[in-house]
Amino acid sequence: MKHITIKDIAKKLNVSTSSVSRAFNNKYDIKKETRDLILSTAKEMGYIPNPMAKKLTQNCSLNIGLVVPEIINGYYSEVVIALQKYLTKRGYQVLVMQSDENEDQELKNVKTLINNMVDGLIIAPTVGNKNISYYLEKYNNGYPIVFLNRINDNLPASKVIFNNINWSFFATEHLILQKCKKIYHLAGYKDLSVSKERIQGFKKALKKYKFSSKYYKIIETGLLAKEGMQVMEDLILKNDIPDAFFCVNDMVALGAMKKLKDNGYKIPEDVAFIGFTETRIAKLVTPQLSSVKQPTFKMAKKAGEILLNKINNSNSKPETAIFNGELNIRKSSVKEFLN
Amino acid sequence: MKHITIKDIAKKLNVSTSSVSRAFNNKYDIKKETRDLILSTAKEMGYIPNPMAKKLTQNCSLNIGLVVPEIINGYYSEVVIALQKYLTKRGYQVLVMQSDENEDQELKNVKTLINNMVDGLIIAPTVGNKNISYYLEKYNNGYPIVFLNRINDNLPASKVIFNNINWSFFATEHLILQKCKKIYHLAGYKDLSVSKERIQGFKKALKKYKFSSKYYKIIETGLLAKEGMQVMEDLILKNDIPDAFFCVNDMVALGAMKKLKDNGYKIPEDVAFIGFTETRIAKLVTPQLSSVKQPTFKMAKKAGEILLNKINNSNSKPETAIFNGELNIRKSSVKEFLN
DNA sequence: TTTATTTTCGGGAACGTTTTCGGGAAATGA
DNA sequence: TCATTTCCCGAAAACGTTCCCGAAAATAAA
Repeated sequence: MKHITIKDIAKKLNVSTSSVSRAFNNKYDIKKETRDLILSTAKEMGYIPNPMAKKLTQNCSLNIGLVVPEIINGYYSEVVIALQKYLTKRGYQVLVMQSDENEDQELKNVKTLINNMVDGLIIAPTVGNKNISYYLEKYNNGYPIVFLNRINDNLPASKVIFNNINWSFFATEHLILQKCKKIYHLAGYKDLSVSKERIQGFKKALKKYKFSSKYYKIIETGLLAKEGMQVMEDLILKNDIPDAFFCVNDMVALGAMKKLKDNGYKIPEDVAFIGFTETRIAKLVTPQLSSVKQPTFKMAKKAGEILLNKINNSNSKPETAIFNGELNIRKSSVKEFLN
Repeated sequence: MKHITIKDIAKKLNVSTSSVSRAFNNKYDIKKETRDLILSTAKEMGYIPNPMAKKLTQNCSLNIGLVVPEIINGYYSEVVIALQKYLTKRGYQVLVMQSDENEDQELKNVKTLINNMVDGLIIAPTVGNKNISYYLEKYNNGYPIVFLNRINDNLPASKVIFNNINWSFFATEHLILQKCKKIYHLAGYKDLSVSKERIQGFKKALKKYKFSSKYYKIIETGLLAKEGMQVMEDLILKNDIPDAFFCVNDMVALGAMKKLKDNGYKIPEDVAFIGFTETRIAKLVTPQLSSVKQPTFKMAKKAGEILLNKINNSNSKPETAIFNGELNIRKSSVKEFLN
């Protein structure tokens, strides 16, 4: 049951360990016949290179740390999957840690990963910005880090982000074009960058169509379905229901819709809905939920790409990639053919 | 920017590297004062132990491989999170790989993980059993493996499973007690162990209440919402709609429900629904979906526990843990107070 | 004080690779 | 034939730890 090592092969073939090593790594400095011989006997002896030894000499862990707010969130599941796929194909392993939307946990995760000597980090920050300066210091010391999503546009580091402003503008404009006269925005957390940006886009659209402040509201909610429900309960009690909601994400939208439906409101007839960061569930509820779809896979892959670039070429420049999405209009937001 | 090593500390304090190592690991064989001295100067020098070197000498990777069908599936997200939490707390890192419900991919994943010398494996198998013999061979050679879910009860290996038979019996019985007279089961894959077991429980309940074969059907569907919709479309075309569906999981149930609702059926008035392996979404749809909740966190944790046991005590006996759940009755399956 | 025992510590091998260096054999050129 | 270059290959150091072994120091027992 003992593991076959490079030495065993060397002994068996009466060659040096260097040659065996070369057979596996270099294409030069070794005769083709000996190389083939070594490779074939290695195979038949069942040799598996010991990654720990390799990592020690090369002084790299071949591990990438990935820190996300919540894996159970469909969006971040996709991020995990995409990076998994991209990075394992290139010889890396991905260590995923989740912060539970908690800054302290996030910092702990990052430190754990750094202590484990990951070769690079991809961070999808949670709400709050307490840790950013710490990350930035690491980054400026040459530590390969790429930020993904939820990060300020002008952060001087490599990052991959979504064009929230534009697409929340489009989403809002869509509601306006459906002749919605009073639109509320359920807006996530006030100190979350994506929330801020989506608010900006929302306001931009309202401004274009000259909505007076009587005809819109921005309500801080959080990011969970539960929170969407709570806010909606409040509004129902106050009898303060507009004819459209634009929500920071699908979960909040679904929670809010559920509460409204249970109270006898008709969607979209009475109230139109549009979400953001489309989830799989959007198509399963009645009515189907309109939403902004993000190119999650592409974005995650891009983050991996930038990171590997940095790892292999330590003086590569900081890179920012901004992505666009698409507006998927479904029943929840379409009023026009009802008139 | 160079890393501080054990040697740097040794040189600075004029002690041997062995002493430094001892200071970090052993509690004995070193005087308390020297130990404290070493630890404090190590700290102030910013020493971080190199995990690669440690792993090489100890001949363990401190990595655990986790193979799941699909991370985006809420159930497996929870498994990932739970094991993450349990294992990182104990000094291990988790390498997650997903098989995309594909046996070949799964085998590839397992082999990748073994080549990376993970110290143990937790496998939640995908549908099909082509690979089981391979895993079993590894297992019998002493490789620490724990199977989680979707695995045959009588597999001679360590495993953590859910009592599918009993709980699908309860779910079915609940429908019967709601006076449903004709019940169809949307049953996942025919060669998936959980499907088989849930079918067993379904039949057991029908038998107890003396349903003749005219009054039930078992339909193979798959595990996705899309597939639930397709099957339902078929049934609608054939005008073959019973007054209740028991579904292999929530996603299939949601897909099926959606299709029915879109075709004017009322739930639960016309057709009652109950799912399985409760998801977060169950509460967000209208009507809320009844389902069987599994103790996912506990089960995953148990799997981790058994695995670590095996790793630390290689002649520990195979262990099987069977878990029970709870039946969460919601509107989708409650007919009685409607009469 | 001497001997026996325990405690503490250093030297050095070991883990399984990669990599540098240098040397011998083969090939090339004159 | 000899010098030069190219091609292969082996020896050995290195990566940063752990751990075994034996010696020195401290303590206890005689």
